[in-house]
Amino acid sequence: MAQISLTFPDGNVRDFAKGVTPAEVAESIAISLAKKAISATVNGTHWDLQWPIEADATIAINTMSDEAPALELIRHDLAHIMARAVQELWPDVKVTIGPVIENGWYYDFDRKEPFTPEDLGAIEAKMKDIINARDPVRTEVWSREKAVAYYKERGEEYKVELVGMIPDDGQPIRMYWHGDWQDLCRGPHLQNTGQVPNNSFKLMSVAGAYWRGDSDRAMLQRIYGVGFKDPKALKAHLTMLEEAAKRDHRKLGREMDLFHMQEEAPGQIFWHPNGWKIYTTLQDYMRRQQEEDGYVEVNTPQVVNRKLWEASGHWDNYQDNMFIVEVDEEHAREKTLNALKPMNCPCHVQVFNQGLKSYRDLPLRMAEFGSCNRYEPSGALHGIMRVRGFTQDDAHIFCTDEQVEEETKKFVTFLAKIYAHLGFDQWKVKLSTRPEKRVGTEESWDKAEADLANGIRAAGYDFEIQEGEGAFYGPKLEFVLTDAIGRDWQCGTLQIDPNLPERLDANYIGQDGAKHRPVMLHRAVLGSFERFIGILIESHAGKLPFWLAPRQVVVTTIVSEADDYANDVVAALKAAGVRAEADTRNEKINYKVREHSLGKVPVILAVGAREIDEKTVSVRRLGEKQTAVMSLDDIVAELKLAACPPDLK
RNA sequence: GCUGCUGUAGCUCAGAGGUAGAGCACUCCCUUGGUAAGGGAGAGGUCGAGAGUUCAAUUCUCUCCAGCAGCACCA
Repeated sequence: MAQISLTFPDGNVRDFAKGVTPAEVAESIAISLAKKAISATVNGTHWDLQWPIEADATIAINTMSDEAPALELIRHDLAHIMARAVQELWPDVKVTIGPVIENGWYYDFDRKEPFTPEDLGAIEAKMKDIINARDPVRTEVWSREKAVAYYKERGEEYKVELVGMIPDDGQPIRMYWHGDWQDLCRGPHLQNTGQVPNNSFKLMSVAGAYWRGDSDRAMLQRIYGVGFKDPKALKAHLTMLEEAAKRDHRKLGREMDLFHMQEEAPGQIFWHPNGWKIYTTLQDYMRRQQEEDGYVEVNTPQVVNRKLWEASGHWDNYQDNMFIVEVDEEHAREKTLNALKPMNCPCHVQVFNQGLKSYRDLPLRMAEFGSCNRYEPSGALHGIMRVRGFTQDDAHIFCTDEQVEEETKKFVTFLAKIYAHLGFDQWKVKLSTRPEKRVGTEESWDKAEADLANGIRAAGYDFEIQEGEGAFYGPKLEFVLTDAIGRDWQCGTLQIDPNLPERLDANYIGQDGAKHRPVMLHRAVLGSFERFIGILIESHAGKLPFWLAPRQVVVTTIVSEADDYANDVVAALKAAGVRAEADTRNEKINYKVREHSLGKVPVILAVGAREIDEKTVSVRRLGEKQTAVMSLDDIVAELKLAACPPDLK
């Protein structure tokens, strides 16, 4: 019989019969290992214990203490167990696909009636029965024809389609049995359903999802679940979800009195004084930064005739997502159609096109806090993060081909400084390269992609590549920052666009005296103020850095005799540039401290008879229990510095 | 936009085929209290909008609007 050599993690090499399974390998090492084994890693691939190994390979036997394979198997088996439970409860339900995702899995079903929360409870109970039955998991390799015939007979048309989509490149079509129930699956799986912990998973929600992610195809019902190795990990996950919910900017926005939204203006924000203070503080900061970095600021119209949008190409491509404004002008034969601007670039080209530009004017960095409106699909709206009216920290850099790399470097450096100022020290760059459908020559794409890559490197950063994700006219950079609880947000962007200058006929006079086409770089650091403020709120759980906090200090009185002194303290703080207010209400100090703590005011000062006598204040910082007594002069000096934006320190 | 769920006082929520309730917030009074809710009184609602069924609809049905979760979308 043919032999193969298997290399173990410790470097040992042993010979086995060709076609040996990892289960047999484990058994040959120790019965105890065979009992604990859940899967193997063969040549770096996650491998079922039942799959034969046909050639020399490296092998490692996995047990439940191997975190990554264990969780993958548990979640994958839970997906199958859930599908089986659903079909046992409702035999007419059709199964589709059920992959492992972060923290759990989902499975999509085709069923006429919606699943209710009570159904989820029933499914969960049935899943526990299946686990407790410890059904053996068995796998077989089937021919394509057999699999198709099997599913056709059962009316599982989604599975028929899935079998048809498996590429015919020799990879086996596998069937897995959990007891009597069977599913098409590439595996691997655990060896019996009882290996799945029966107390460490939870079905979370049910929602619609399109078959194959295509909005033109059937709407299925997706059930989400989370699964872990032990109840403690499940509990920790659920606690984390509660923590994330507490940070929800919609909830904090109300509690901190930052903004509200209402039916009459869906997807648009009514900023309250507190929220607007954050907004303007951030905008003032960005304006200073841009001026320092060589930008000029402009402002362009909100309502623009369709002619410009036709010229820019937006009318054809995005009309459904634009707010159209019909103007019925007096004496006009026809009504004119206009659109609220969904972006600023066409208008910026209009500014550029005024007067003749020389190569000496380039690079021209044109910035606008551009207020845009887009008719986003109703289902896309989310608090202040995804809205129909927003303001970008937008700018377009008009430059020559030769200047692209240097401008890229300059921008990355600029963005890095701003993210650092705003407290985001963890972020990454993604380079999206040429898509299948594109315009321009291969040489121009080669150069554009190289310019971006070199620009990032020159700024001292590394990047990931997103193959084929660029715009049809040029490659782009995406800047993704990580917030305080580890969530990623794409905020900044830099896109090379030779297309729009062409369409809108922008040009400059070169050194040779002839007309040339500039390149346009679209770029933003924050993305939109609305969304970025949402991210700031959630990342900080409402406890914004002092300089951005809308209410920085409240001076509370303990007795009404201290009212005058409190007002003096407020005046001193205001004179030092600190946002301060007095709370002289007829309430107890406990009450005031609680209220302002919930309002996320970073510093609460309390004053009573002692403080008046000593010209001091009692200082309580947000999140701290203990208080400290400080002289008025000291606290004013300290907070004056804290209130100073990071670029002015 | 699609699937499902939701819409009752400023907020969080209860309620029932006979036109409404709690807690907090708000106003006033008492209380001057030393670091996360002192006490009392009062005011506050076209029950998301429209139509239908009914003697009677906030409650049942339909349509619309908005919100939530997910999907799709995000120039």
